Amino acid sequence: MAWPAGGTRESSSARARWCAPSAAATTSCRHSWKNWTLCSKNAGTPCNPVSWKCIMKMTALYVPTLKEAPGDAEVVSHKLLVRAGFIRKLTSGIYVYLPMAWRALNKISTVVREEMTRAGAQEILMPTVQPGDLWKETGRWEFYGKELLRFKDRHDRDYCLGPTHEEVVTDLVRGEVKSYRQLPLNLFQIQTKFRDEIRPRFGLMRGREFIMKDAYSFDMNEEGADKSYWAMHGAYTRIFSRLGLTFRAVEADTGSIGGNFSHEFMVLAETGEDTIAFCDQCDWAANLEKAQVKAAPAIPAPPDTAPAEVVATPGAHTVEEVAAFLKVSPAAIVKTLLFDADGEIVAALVRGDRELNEIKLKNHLNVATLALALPEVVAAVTGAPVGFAGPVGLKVGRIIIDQELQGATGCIVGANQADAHLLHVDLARDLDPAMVAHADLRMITAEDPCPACGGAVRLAKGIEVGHVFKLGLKYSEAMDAKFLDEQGKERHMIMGCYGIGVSRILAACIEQNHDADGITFPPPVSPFEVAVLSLAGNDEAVAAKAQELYELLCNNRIDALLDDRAERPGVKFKDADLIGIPMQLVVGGKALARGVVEAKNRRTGEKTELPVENFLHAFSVWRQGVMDCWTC
RNA sequence: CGGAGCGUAGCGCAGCCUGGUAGCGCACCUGCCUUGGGAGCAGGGGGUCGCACGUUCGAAUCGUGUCGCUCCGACCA
Repeated sequence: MAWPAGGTRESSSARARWCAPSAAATTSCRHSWKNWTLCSKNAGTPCNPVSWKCIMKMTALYVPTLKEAPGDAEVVSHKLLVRAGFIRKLTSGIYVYLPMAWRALNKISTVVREEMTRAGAQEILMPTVQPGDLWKETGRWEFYGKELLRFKDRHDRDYCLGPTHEEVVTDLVRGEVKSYRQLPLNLFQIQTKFRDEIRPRFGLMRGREFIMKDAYSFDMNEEGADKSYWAMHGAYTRIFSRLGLTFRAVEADTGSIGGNFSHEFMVLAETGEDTIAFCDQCDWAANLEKAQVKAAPAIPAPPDTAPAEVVATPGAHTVEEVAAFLKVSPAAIVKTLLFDADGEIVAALVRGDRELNEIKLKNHLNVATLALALPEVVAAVTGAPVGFAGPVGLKVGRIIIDQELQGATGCIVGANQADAHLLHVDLARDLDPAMVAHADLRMITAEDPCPACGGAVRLAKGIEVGHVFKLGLKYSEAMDAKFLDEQGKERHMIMGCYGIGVSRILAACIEQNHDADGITFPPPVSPFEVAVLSLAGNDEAVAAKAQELYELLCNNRIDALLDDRAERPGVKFKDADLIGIPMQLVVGGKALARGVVEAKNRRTGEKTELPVENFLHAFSVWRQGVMDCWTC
């Protein structure tokens, strides 16, 4: 733990706290964090160093801004976070949060806390280091994969760094909660998580160590669990709205967390790693990997009754090559993809111009692992090199066909021999019905109708910042978390889990709010509300006025930062724009001579003059205007 | 884990091919000057060239190994 400079560490017996200067002192002292004193007369009164009294000056703050971005930064948020002096990389996927970032993260956490509490959740803090035994109970010690960083202590016992806390929280609750009277219960924490990502990237967007808010609900019945779920869904909607983010809640796959119902909260941004599909007309929205495709009505095309026929297609491996060679549209071709599903080789068929959705196939097959079959396996089951697989005569046990191809005739498929395809294939006629199944297997496209209302589907990129899951009994059964109901009957608790990527929100917020000059923070996320730029030069009077206005703001609980550096104006303007504080007050000699200071809205670039006389009133009117530009 | 690339001053990079004891821009320090959009001049500090071994009279430069980082892919709340 680092302590502010300029004082000594308290002794454990003196119950004093670190304090900002008292109200009386604010007019005379230097207001730097270096001047905090050990305040013993406030013993017992918590004095938070990041409260409004925390006086912030650029000369004292550690904000190492850079003119150039580091070479390894790919996305804007990463570049700007480094350039604006918010973060520094320690090692791959692991970052130090400097004062600016930490302040912004605390602002985010505050909003998260308030809304979680409003929704009835209670804050706790669980350990980062977790015993392996708990993970063995749920089977995830084996199942979770290499993302789970495992290690041993000096006694050779298994431990891991927590990537999530279902095991710990369930262990906690099963030991204490015994009666339905103690339910429902919702516990949350804001804490550092570690996931040993295969390939960390994009700065804070996909780090290995990151800050996450995770909450876990325990209910006595389905009805209660649903209530808990939707309470969290509502809280999340409030949180992301308050933070000024443009987002959508989408239906999502449950992934390795398991369970049966889930929504993701996606911040809309070009650099998002996920694609979401949503409807123009209704409120349907889903992650692309989850978005179901509405079964289309049967196509009234005349059936092709010609027998299947082999045609030579030398060197044509891909759908495009075959289509070009045979002079047909890719839609006339049927793609045969071979997968290794928990060791069983299965074939999946989709139209040539479609993209298979592996998540759908995996869920349909209900298997733990699914991967494209290796070339040698393909050769073994087809008798041909990769590129010529077809369903007819294939040596596999199961063929899953996309619903769109049900009853299709006149298909072009691979012939299971090198450089050849089959024409006039009738999937119903030419395949053994015993091994065929139909399912929704393909990705939805912008041409498909909305599965809910039939409206138009739109696709967009998103960054996942929140995820709510209904877990059901998965963990409570595995770990035997039981309670006695009204009838005195033992039952397992019904759980839900709810995550928010706090540090990822900071990155996502910047992806969504930046311009050529730097970050344009929404006020609720910004490390400071107002930047006061003192363009004093050698003019003591200007410096004094800047200081005065700045103190006035601080004393009125407005989070202000004073740029009191002996820098030229240009440097201060550039840094202020880069850091992205939503409101800038420019205190300069010429304007001051006319009795005004300049106010700039960082987001719109709009400049206004505010009178120094009765400043606070003019400022609050202007401030409201800046706030309003974020709500429209 | 497969493919590719990069490690030279705090940051961004050149030098490497063709071996001869390290340089540029930004940042930093001192002085002068300047003060409304990353000023100018002068002077200055800072690098065992990722690490190890090898080749050589001599290695940032060539070879081998190793560690770290990045990108593409596979993977992933």
